[in-house]
Amino acid sequence: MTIHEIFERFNKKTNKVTIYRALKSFEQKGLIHQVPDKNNLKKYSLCNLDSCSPDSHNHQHGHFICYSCDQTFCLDDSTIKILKTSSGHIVKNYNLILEGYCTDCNSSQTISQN
Amino acid sequence: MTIHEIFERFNKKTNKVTIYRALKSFEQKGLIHQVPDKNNLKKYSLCNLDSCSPDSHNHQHGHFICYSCDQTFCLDDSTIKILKTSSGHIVKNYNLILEGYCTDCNSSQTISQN
DNA sequence: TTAAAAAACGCAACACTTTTGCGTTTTCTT
DNA sequence: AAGAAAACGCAAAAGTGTTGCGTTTTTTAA
Repeated sequence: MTIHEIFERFNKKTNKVTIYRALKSFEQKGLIHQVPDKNNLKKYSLCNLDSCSPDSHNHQHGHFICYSCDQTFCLDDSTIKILKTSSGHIVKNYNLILEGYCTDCNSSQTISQN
Repeated sequence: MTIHEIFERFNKKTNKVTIYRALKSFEQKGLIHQVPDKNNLKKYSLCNLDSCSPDSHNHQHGHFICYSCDQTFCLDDSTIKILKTSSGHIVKNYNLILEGYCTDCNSSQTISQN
């Protein structure tokens, strides 16, 4: 979720600063992490508590962002095969964003084209 | 590269607005594309001219960012196996960022720990 | 070569997201 | 109920990126 979405959920009654501070403290405690967004906004996502800690955050899955409706979908771990670098770098974490058209938008687009 | 890095290469003698505008026009002409950065900065990368056009940009490879020296490395296409979504979404493009310790930083870290 | 048109430039100001300072309010503790 | 600690909200600031506008530079064409 973006800050904006969270703010909306609070019916705009809670100050954004308060939300930012809450998110920051959640992150420091290993509960949520940041996911970069193609519009250079920060998005926040619940951590998998088995793999995240205050010290290190590991996304366990990629995300799919729809060009059309702009929604973000979490991808199943099994949908991606990550990945050894043959480059000698040591991979601690990864961040994968797929872009395209989601199931809904694609089908409605097909219909409207006919 | 980030705007900041580009600005440095110009010895800070060129106005950032000019650089932003040049980048924007390069992007519109299908020469470079944006790569989201974990700090929510825009990074710019040369396009593969075979796969990018003014209309659609496709990254052909992932990137590795070092926790320690903050450098970004381009990853060979062969180092990653992307990836079918079983979710029914149609993937047009992807963006992959690996994080960890690069070869150099890892070896120097190992040495200093001994 | 020079004058008009087009393109590139730089400054200032703006929009937007995120952060910080600070005083106030709320909650907790005893 | 009183003092300490935590949470809160407002205002302002920092940082990135964009837009407006007048000026300078480059291009074009007579």
